[in-house]
Amino acid sequence: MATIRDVAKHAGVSVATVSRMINDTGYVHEDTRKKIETAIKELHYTPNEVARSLYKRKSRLTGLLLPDIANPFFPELARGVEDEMQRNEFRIIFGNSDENKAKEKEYLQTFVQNNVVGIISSTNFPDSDMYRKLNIPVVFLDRTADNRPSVYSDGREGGRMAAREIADRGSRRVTVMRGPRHIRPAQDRYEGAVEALGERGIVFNVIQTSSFSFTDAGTWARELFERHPETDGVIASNDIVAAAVLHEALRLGKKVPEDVQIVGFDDIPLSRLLTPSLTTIRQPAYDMGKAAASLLIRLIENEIVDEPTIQMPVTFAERDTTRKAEIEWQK
Amino acid sequence: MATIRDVAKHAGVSVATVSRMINDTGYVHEDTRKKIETAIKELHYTPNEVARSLYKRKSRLTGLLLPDIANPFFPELARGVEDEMQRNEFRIIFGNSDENKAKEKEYLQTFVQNNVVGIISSTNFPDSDMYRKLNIPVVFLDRTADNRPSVYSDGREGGRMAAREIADRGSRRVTVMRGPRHIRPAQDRYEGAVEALGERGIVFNVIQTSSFSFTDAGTWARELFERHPETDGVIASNDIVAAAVLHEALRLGKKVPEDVQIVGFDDIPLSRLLTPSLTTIRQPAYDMGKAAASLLIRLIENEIVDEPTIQMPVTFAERDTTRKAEIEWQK
DNA sequence: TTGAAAGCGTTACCAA
DNA sequence: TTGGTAACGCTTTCAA
Repeated sequence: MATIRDVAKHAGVSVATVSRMINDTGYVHEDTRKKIETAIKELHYTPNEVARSLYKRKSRLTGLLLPDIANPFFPELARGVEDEMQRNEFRIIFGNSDENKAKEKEYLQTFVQNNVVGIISSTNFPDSDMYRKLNIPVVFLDRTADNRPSVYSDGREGGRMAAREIADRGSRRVTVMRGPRHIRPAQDRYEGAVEALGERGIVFNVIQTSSFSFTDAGTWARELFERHPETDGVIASNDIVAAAVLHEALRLGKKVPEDVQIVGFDDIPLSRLLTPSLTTIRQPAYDMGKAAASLLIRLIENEIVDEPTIQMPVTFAERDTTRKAEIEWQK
Repeated sequence: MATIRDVAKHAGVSVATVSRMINDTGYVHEDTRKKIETAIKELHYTPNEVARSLYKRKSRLTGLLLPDIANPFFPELARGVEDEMQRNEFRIIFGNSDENKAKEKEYLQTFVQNNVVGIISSTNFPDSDMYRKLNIPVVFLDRTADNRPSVYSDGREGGRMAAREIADRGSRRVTVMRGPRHIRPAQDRYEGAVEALGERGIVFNVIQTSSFSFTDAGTWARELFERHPETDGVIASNDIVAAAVLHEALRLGKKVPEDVQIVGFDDIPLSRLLTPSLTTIRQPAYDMGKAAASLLIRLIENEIVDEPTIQMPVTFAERDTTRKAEIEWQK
């Protein structure tokens, strides 16, 4: 690889001049500029980012920490982040945390060791020291804490919405699939659902699930209908679980939505391809990722952001695992 | 951030000694070792990877370039790669290429500028200069070229397999969804399917698709049944398209697999959650990612690899969008 | 067993 | 308008 010295020599100038020209900082004569340009072309020179980073103590790298890219909710998020970063010429060091604190810590450490200028993280430990001690901007994504920079959606309202809609459509023996206890958004949804169900005096059962994995989802779906065969409405903790529940209901010969209604959460791309297509509470994953990146960049560039926490709207994506709302007829 | 000088001062030794101790290269007395350890603890010192990378002209970073992480086939691949890298203490700079040469080039350039030690790429341009000129190891993933390091599966055999199985199960008016022309594996599948169909003298129609996107998939599914309503067997270019076809077939009131059989490709996790669950040609995505990372690491560490191209097996994942094989009764 | 110093490829200050 | 040079934080050589 050619270095700045090579370019300087080739152009018959000093490295200082080449640097000035590359970074457009300070004077450089038109003629010298030409010569340097030629030299750069001929030598295929591109600046060594590592050397730059060392001197300036900052890079064009950012860190992105997600629980598990294999969970279909996260690729959309990641894509939003990447698109925005790429547009602004930032690069991403990516890691999966598996919601594991030690792994997370390890990644944060190497992010710092590599001089990243900012971090986006979907962490369950936003209040831990490992984040507090960082002296670079951090944006929490699909998570939030106090007044710290974050992009998330209102899980509680989402849960309420799911319960409300399924109740309005006539389910009276609801089962709520409660997501992993240590995952904040999952709890928010659960609490919201419980709250709205309670307000309506609707009895409900709870199936506790401990992960969002595909393989486990089927197990819980089976457990659901074994333990609560009378269920006529399911509020799932996310679309994967909902898909598993739908699959199991159909396997048992139940009619969806006539016998059982199902509401998912997230609106992953495949939800609309299920048959019947899945009614769900939508989070705008791509936009959330994009917003997080955009916010981080503003932070990195020291722009003033008056509102560091961005709450994105959840919306009811009405499809075919729910019946038409009875309530609507009364309007 | 504490530097090695701070540690040295704090421990009353020279930076050279600290360095020797950290890297376990050369002598350091037990007593000094103790002192240094204490200093490191107290100052929370971790070595600056950027400085290391600059001096050694190599880092612990690798580059990973995928077409689109939002396509459900790739998260599994990525996870395989990440797990193996993480286990070996390598980090990943990640980018989406969108099968776009310019974008790809840009990423490769920044990979190099950041001193990555190796690259994993699912490229459509393995033979282009941008790869040839690289002087760090590259592993092609889900792609291959000549005898160059790569991990892929036999798309052609996969296509043949899909055709064979669907034919054995009685489809006689097959429609093949032909994936994007510029994507090699998609073409291989197509050609394999055409070949096997031809051998059996089965007539077939072709629907040309130009992307693997969710939004387009529905369009092609509709086109399929409008143009070829007599179709009794569909070989899809991947599971997304297959899911869309299944959805559309059901919407049209067709019975699957009685009226139409459908075979997908990839075996993305959601395939088994469809109803009926999707019969597909499975690629072991996670293992492919893992194998690619493992191969790249061996290359980085200059181990001798006698067989740089690794072909992973495709397998027939028989599920419920196909009928039971007639052929089996004859055994 | 230890330390001084050169060097990795840049940038930025200051003098010319 | 240009160039010499120190500095960024580390590793490695060589001499002590």
